[in-house]
Amino acid sequence: MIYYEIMGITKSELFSEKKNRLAAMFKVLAHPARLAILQYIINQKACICNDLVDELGLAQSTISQHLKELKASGIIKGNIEGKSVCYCIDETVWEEFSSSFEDFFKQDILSDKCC
Amino acid sequence: MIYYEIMGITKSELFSEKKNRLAAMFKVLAHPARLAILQYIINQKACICNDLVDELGLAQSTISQHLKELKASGIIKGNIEGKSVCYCIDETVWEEFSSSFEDFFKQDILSDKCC
DNA sequence: ATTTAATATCGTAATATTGCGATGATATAT
DNA sequence: ATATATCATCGCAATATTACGATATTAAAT
Repeated sequence: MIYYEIMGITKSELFSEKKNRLAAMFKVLAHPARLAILQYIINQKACICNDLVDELGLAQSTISQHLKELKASGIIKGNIEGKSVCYCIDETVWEEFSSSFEDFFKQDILSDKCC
Repeated sequence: MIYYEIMGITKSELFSEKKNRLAAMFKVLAHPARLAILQYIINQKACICNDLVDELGLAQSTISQHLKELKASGIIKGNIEGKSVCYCIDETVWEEFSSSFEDFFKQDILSDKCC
């Protein structure tokens, strides 16, 4: 008896809530387009939106999808301004990401027993 | 005339080499199993390997696959010790990851024009 | 009221990822 | 020499991700 319905999905129930959340944060940033979007928003300070399509060379629907994912994570927020939407970094969430990653990497690595 | 062969693949040629590399680093850590593997290696100091199967509750082949991905990124290295393989953190690469993420997050976020 | 501009959503296609069992390779133990 | 233990690889199944065009949706402009 083989259970195939398990395949393909991450078995999140095996891992701590903390690790699942941290992995999800890494995942949001694990695509160059999303990094480029964040970088553009940071550089421009003002939160222009449709410019990203010209800037990155991806289709409008693709950019919109990436923006949705970034927004779902909380790292950016969008304000409706007339017929356009102005996106900007959510500084609180940005700092949360930053310190979560920092906490992970500040652990002492002492691995000399075999390598 | 529609070109479908483009679909599904990340268009890395649109982005800077730096962003592609940074995204790839985030991607390595974007799975709870790989975070758990790293955590276990760090906690145990000594670099045991097959224990991960018991520890995480994933199949041996699945663990092996995650280890391969971690190793390919350079963040861990493996030493053959008899019939087992001892994995440990590569401290240099670990620091590279750490400082790359730190550099990204130390940017000034000044977004008040609209949000 | 109709057009235009900006964005979101839907449907679809293709690749990527995750996971497992089975099998293969290699080194120690018997 | 054979068995056992450890790990890697292969093949497959299922879901996830990435990308696009087409089509809403909404608000401003004419």
